[in-house]
Amino acid sequence: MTAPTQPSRQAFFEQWQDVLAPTAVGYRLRILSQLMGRRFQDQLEPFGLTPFHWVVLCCLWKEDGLPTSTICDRLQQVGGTLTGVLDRMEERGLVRRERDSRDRRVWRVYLTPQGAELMEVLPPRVRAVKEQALAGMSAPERANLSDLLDRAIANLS
Amino acid sequence: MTAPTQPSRQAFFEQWQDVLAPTAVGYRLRILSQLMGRRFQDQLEPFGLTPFHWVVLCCLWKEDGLPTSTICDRLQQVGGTLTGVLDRMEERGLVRRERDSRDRRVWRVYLTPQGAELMEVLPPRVRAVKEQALAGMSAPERANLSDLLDRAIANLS
DNA sequence: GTCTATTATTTAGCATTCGTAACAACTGCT
DNA sequence: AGCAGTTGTTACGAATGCTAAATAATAGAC
Repeated sequence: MTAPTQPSRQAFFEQWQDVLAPTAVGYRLRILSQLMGRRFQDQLEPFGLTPFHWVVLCCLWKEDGLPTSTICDRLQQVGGTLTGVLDRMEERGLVRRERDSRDRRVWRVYLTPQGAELMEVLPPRVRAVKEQALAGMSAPERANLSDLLDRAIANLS
Repeated sequence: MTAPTQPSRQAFFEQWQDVLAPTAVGYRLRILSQLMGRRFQDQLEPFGLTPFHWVVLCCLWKEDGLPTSTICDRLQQVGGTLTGVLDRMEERGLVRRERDSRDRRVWRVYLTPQGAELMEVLPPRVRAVKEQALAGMSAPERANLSDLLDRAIANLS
């Protein structure tokens, strides 16, 4: 009941602020992803790796010999995409694919010595990026962030 | 001093857990981005839009006639990338570019009526995705998440 | 045992994103 | 006018990311 002429635009924006404004979660998530991705890239690029390669390596360091489909699940990726990434990693000699002897439909992915070797140099670099991103956050705050991200992921899975 | 033979691998993993494990922040951020991106895509695809288009529209809804460079800053994008996106949006009749009369180097981007029209149908759809992602989180928790993301962005900017 | 349906993965093709480097247009200063 | 710096585009290459179709192998029904 204040300004009758041109209030609609402003009012509208406020009504949908939670999705329209630069403060919207999706918006920030996007920007943070972009920023972190670029930092990771800077760290990984000297080794000819992309962030995608990094997370695949993480999966395999934790548990070697995973089937392609499991990696897809863990990274929320579609098969076709992962095939391409694994191809490039295989070309670079970081992983090798081997048929499962029990169920010969599945291909298991193993780290090569060359891939395992990266474990010696990459983690410190990645931690540096992480530390920069989380600088100034207390341990409880970090735990909190992790928990909230986790719940969001669970909500969408 | 416990198991001398094969402890190194396990010990190593624990030492670098904060960056290697699926609980690592970068890892989760990546997955959540992926998941939300896909949901957004599902919502936007009927209109021939990508999430990228959406955030550009958000910028312009908030403040029409921004210079290209400002949009780049806000979205943490590089000029070359944005040009391509704006080209496609222009082709689809959502925006138009116009030279700034003062400084004729800068191109200002304006919403077309057709672009503004989308404001009527898109926000509810986007909110639905957001609500699904944040389901089960209280208002303080949401504020917390937003704040933490914001601080991380600031750390990397 | 053969047939059929299902599962795992790859292939092929397409659009988008993302970055770099070179270029053109324009400004403001001298 | 001439020059350095800024804005934006172009051109190129590589990587993501999806879909749909093809291939290979298994499992279950009969």
